[in-house]
Amino acid sequence: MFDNRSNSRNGNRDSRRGGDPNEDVPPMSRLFIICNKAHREEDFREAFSRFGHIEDIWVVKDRHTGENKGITYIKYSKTTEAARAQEEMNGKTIGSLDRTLKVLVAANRNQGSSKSENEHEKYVRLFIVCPKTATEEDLKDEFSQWAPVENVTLVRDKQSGNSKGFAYIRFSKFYDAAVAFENCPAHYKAMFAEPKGSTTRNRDQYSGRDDSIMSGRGAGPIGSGGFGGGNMNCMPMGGGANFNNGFNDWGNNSFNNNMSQFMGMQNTPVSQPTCLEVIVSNCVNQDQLWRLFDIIPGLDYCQIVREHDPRTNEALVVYDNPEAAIYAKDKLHGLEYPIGERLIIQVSGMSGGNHIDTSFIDRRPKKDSICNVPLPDAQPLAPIDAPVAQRLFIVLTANLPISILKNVFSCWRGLVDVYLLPNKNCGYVKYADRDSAQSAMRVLHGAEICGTKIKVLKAEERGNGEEDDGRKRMRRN
DNA sequence: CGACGGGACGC
DNA sequence: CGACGGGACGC
Repeated sequence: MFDNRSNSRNGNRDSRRGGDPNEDVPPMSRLFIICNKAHREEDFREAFSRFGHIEDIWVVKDRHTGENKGITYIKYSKTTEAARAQEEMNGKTIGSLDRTLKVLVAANRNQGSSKSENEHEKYVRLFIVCPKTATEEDLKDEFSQWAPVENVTLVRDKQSGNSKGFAYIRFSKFYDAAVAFENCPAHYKAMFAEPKGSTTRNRDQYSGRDDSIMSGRGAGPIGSGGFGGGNMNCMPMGGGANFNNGFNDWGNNSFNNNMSQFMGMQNTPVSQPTCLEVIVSNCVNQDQLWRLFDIIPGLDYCQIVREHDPRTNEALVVYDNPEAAIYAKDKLHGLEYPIGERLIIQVSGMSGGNHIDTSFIDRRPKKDSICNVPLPDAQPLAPIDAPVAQRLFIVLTANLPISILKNVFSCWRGLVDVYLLPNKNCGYVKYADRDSAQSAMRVLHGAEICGTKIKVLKAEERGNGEEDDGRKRMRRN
């Protein structure tokens, strides 16, 4: 009998690590009610259940005295239910008490009281992404099939006046916005827009292009779906909780002494990211593995990419220079981590002839450790908004960090962007220079990058589903 | 076979 | 008199 709370609307959050427990799901589904101290939970249940499924009613009481504070929260399963209740019950009285209720949408738990004048403004606008070709009229038409639209405002580039591919859809009522929010296709990524002047927007900071296309530094371990919650019971090292401390101790002995010698060599001009393939017990999660390899400076990525056998995983570890990668391999290969579970580490692409050599400088792998075919030197990138002359479609046989891909494709000049589609092993590469794109395609198609095969094809033109399917849609009034 | 991201409003 | 508890993962 539970409502499905994991509809497509929550897809974004689910795929991220640590969805904020303070956020109401779905958004705007919890009401904040200012009422009379004499109102009891039963009064609210009686008056509010007709609007939908109530998940929780909380009559706030003083922590110490237990006195009713005249505040109640009601959590509905759906935004539209909360919207109906808000519109219907605001200003009404319930039970035999004459105090009128003030019914507002509850702010998320972490942002405290807002008490803003323009409450209404928070309920009636959706912010969406849309094709850059869509006009205000198109969107008004489209969204009118779910609820009456007041107006649509495209976000436009200041100079060119072109659409930036975002829009605000304004409705006259919370309920209308809620209906559209729940019913519009997922590709609009609709969310309730923050009122214009508000600074409380706490979206992920979007920075267009990475600080550097070459670097994944700071990206941190990516949620490893399935490995994140790994328990430490199989870690006999200092008893679970001391897992990391155990390694710090280890690091403090001989490791750091050698490290200083290693650090002195870091000024070498060679700075190609270098990839290690690691076989690691599946009782080690990605975060633990990250911390281990992060002991050696220069770690860019550490990602569990696939199961190797039932007891082990294969991980990809990338340093921003070959020396660090070789050093990591020399120091950590064969290490029991945890005890009884040896790490197996090889430099990617060197599986053929990796004889141990005392001088790791001499077997510096350069680029062929990332890619099994020779790559040209890194080339200048095109500006992120440069016109795209050629788009490539890439298919991978497994996950690869995007920084690795960017690094590889930036070996041809005029790279504009590389991205992978969410939850898929394919994506697009954009070049401002057609010859570069074609050369990249010739060299890389069928190659292996960090042990992962890649196909590189010319991209088909974008699907044209956006403009002309409007006329097929049923309108409802 | 393997196909389309993104995110904020001129004052 | 307008802002945040309780309970607890689970086949």
